[in-house]
Amino acid sequence: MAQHKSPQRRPSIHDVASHAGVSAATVSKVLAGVTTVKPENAQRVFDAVEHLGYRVDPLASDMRRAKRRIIGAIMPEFESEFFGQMVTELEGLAEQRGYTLVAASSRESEARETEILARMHDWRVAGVVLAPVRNEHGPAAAFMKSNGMTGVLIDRVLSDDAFDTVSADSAAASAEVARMLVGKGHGHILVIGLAEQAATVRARLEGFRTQALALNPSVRIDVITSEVSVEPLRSSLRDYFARGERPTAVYSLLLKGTLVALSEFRRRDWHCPNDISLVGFDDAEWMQVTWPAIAAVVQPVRQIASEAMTLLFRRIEGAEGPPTARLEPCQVLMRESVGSPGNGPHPGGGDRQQPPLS
Amino acid sequence: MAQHKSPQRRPSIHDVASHAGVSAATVSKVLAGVTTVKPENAQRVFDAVEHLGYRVDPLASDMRRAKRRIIGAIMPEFESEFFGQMVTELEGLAEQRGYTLVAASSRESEARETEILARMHDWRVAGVVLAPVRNEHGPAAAFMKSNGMTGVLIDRVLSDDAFDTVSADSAAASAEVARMLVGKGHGHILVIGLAEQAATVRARLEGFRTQALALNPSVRIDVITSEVSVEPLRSSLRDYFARGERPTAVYSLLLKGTLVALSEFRRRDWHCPNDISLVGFDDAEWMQVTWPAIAAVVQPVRQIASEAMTLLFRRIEGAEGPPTARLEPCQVLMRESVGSPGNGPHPGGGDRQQPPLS
DNA sequence: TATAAACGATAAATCGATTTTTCGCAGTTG
DNA sequence: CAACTGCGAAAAATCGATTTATCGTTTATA
Repeated sequence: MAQHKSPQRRPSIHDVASHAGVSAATVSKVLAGVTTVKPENAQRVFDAVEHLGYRVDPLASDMRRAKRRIIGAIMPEFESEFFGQMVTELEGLAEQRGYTLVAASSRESEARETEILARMHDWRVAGVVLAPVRNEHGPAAAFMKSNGMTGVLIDRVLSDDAFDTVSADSAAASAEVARMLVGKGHGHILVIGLAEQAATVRARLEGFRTQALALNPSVRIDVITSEVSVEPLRSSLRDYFARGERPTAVYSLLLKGTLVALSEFRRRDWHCPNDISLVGFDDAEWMQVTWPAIAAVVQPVRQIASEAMTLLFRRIEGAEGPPTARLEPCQVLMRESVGSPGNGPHPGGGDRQQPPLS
Repeated sequence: MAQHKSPQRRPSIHDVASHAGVSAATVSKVLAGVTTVKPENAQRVFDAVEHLGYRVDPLASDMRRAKRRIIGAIMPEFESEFFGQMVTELEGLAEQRGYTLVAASSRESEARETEILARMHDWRVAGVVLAPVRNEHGPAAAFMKSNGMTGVLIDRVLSDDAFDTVSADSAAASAEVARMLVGKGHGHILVIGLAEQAATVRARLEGFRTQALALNPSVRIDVITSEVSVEPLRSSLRDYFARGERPTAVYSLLLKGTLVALSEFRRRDWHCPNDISLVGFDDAEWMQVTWPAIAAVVQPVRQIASEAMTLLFRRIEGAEGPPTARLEPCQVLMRESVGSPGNGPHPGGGDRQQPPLS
């Protein structure tokens, strides 16, 4: 391709047209792959495109469509591995289909969530992937509904009457965690979470409780939740331990909770798994290199992203029918932070990738 | 505002015009704040806007400008806290100025970097914040140059002859790390990094070496770098230790290296800081809750983002003059992973936020 | 041979805003 | 009273593509 170094104005379709000696409409048709063009003219167009280094202006191209080839993605935050990976996946999937992904962070605020959504509506995005701050019943989903927007809800949702939803099957994963903890003999387990993520937390909690009680009806399950942020959770946890409560294991329903639990453990000089066991919902890279490695529930990011995009584009292409609610299976990585109560570290040894040195 | 529930077509400027009994040009002028409009007509326009729930279509609005009110941001990845925070900051700053941020991940690939850049050029973005995969001399910066794009380079850069650059003053931070390690008596220090981030790594290395040798000319500094990815680094590190090398401290020039170092330590059952000390460039939330807490260099994300955006918009508004190269100061958080060689854990206790329980 | 159908391509309308040009009317000036 | 100046607003051009309507040619059909 001839790199024309004209930093000034990029060639438009009219430049290509005049260079090829045809009309702009013909150029448009050639590039759109319409076959009712004489091969000779098509070739002239291709040559001109090549020679001028012409590229379609996506903005102008989208002008006449009601739905622009833009997908909006709204995440509660960008700082965690989970949402970071999610955005990366979504971006790739949008790109594959010739769409541009515009990602925005709601910063855990429902007000901001709605503002961003309004701005995306201004852009007339074809669809939105929304990971709501709280759940599917917030103002953001309502805004989408009342404005006839196309979208998919992910992560902190279970099901909705207007939008397709995709999330991790955290109830099943929690049941699996229960199986492992109770199986190791834990009889007093503390579960911590955020109450505002109502449905999700309830699902995780119920999945856990049901399974735990099924295996051992006398197991004691304490629950500590805070409403909005994690800081209240920290002080509740501190109070709880200060009261003398001494569960043998903690299951955190969210990543920040895992961090809070760890920092409270270290404050009291409790070590995992000798003093207490810990499992966290949501995995992170560092969890397998620390001492001990932290057991975690791994969410299927790729599957969630892929399924969400598939459903979204189906709707964009006009698919009717009742919304679906997908649950993607998680994986539970049992690592060294979990042992049997009263014992030393369990021998199993987590997921160390290499055998010990000879 | 009257929420008009017409999910079909949004009102255009012409709808507002006819509703207010004026021309579209007048509406545009009123909304742009032009004062040569009779107050009475302006009021009618405002009323119509309110009544119809009209909002300007940013896409159509941008059609005629050579530079659209869009800022592109290209990051090597979205998974780390650093780039996650960076995108969040950049998004907020762009938004403040009425611009839309379109972020994309180059996934540590220079080829993808250039492709993304070409796509952003198609969108005629007003400017680009590029965090290059390697450094300022890659094909992406060259593409921007040859196409007359406006942009700022951040993070893995030092200075450029065409673009403003903003990065953390990692040389100064590394000198600070050297001061702390040598000050604690470390005489054999291993530095690990990625060679492809040439200039940055060299700066960090030189900053460290110079300061360390100044304080103790007999200090031994080993360096292990791998070219592109971190996996070769892992095996080099393994070989190094297998050869019997036993530095008293490791300084990792990048986050992934810190993780690699930790996992190699745990493979050999070495504990920080008793068996070896560790400092990492780049901080992460988990580093202060692990046992031990990991010492780290904190990069000034907000300052870098803010300075980059300031410089970028200055250029967008037409500022001429030679490019500037900013270095923003870092903060070094000395935590428990650093002790004195041969000693037990040092008493200082890292940055524990709360005093121990009474 | 005259008309119709098919084909290929151009002209023109369109999307929704902004910007430039033109126009009408009122008030001044010579 | 004609010409001029201003002001406010409408009309028209523009941005760059797509889509619809239109218009010649050429070939097929009656």
